Amino acid sequence: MTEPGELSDRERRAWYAFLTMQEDLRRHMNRQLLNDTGLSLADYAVLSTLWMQPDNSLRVFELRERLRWEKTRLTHQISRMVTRGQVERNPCADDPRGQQITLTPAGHEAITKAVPLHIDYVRRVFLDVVTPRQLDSLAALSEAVLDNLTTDEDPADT
Amino acid sequence: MTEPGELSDRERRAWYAFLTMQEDLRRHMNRQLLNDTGLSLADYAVLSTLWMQPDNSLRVFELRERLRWEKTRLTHQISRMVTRGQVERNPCADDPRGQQITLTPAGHEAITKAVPLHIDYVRRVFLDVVTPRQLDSLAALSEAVLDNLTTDEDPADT
DNA sequence: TCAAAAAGGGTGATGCATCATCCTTCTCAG
DNA sequence: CTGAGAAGGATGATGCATCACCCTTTTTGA
Repeated sequence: MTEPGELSDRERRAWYAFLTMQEDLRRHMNRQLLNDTGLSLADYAVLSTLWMQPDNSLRVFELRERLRWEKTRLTHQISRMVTRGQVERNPCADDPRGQQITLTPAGHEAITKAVPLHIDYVRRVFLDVVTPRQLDSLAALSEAVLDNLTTDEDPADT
Repeated sequence: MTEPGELSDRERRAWYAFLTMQEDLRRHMNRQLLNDTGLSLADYAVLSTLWMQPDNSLRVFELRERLRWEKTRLTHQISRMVTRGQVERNPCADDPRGQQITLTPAGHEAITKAVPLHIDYVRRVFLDVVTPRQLDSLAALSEAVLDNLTTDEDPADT
C-alpha cells in the first residue's frame, strides 16, 4: 500500500475524479431541473416519492425512510413545500402525533411533467456515456460503500 | 434499450445506488470532518488548496479554477473564512482589481491537522471497500461524465 | 402500573449554494 | 485614442442542510 495518511497515484486520481464528477453533476442537475421544471432536487425527491404511492400520500416517517433523510431536514423541506402549495400536511387518523403528507393537484402536475424530463436528462448526461460494465461496477461499488457507511454508525437521528 | 422517459432495471439500480451513496457519503464525510477538525468540506477544499502552494497563497481566480467553483460561491466562502480567521484577503500588487488570499497561521495549523485525518477517513469509508478494478472503472466513468458535462455547456459564470 | 425511554414531529439559528445584479479595471478592435 | 465588452471581484436575498433543543404521545420493562 502506501503510508497511512497518503494516497497512491491511482487512488488519488480515482478519488479526485469521483469527487469532482459528483459535485459538478449535482450542481448541473440541480440547475437543469430548476430551469426546466421549477423544482429543486429536494422537491423532486419528495414529490416523486409521494407520486409513486397509490394515494399520493405518506406519513412523514415513511417518507423519511424512503428518502433516507433526517427528521429535521424533511420537516423543514415539507414546510417550504407547503407554503409553495406543492404538498399538504394533514393530521393522521391512527396516531395523533402523526402527520400525513399528500400531493396537492399543483404538486401532482409539477412532478408528472418533471419526471420524464429528468429521466431523459439523466440518460443524456450520465447513462449515455457509461458502459454497461462500468454501470454494474458502479452499482456494486456504491452498495459496498453504503454498507460500510451504515454499519459503521448511525447518527442517532435517522 | 427502453422507452425514452424510462430506465431499465439495471440502469435504475445503478443510478439509484450511486445517488444514494453519493449523498450519504457526502453527509457522513462532512459530519466527520466537522466533528474531528471543526472544518466544513468547503473550508477543507479552500484551505488544502492554499496549503499546497509554496507561499500558502493564491489569487481568487486561481483558487476558483482549481476548485471549479463559481465566482459568487467562492467570494462568500472566503468572506466567512476571513471572519473566522482562517484566511486573509490582501490587495494584489500587480492588479488593483485583484485579491490575494493567504492562509493565516490558524488556518495553516487547522489544515495541517485535518489533512491526515481526512485521508485516513477516506481510506476507511471508501477506498478500503473498493476493489482496484472498481476504482479504475470509477475513475474512467467519472472522467467520461465530466467530459460530457463540460462540453455540453458552461453556465456563463465559471 | 407507572415512570422512563422511544417514537413522531416541530422550531430557530447558522452555515452553505445559487441567483440576480453591481462596480471597477483591463483589453482591444476600430 | 476610445468606447465596448471582458475579467476580477463583491453584495443581498433566498432556498437548502444541519445543529441543538423542544413538545407530545406511545411503549415497555421493572
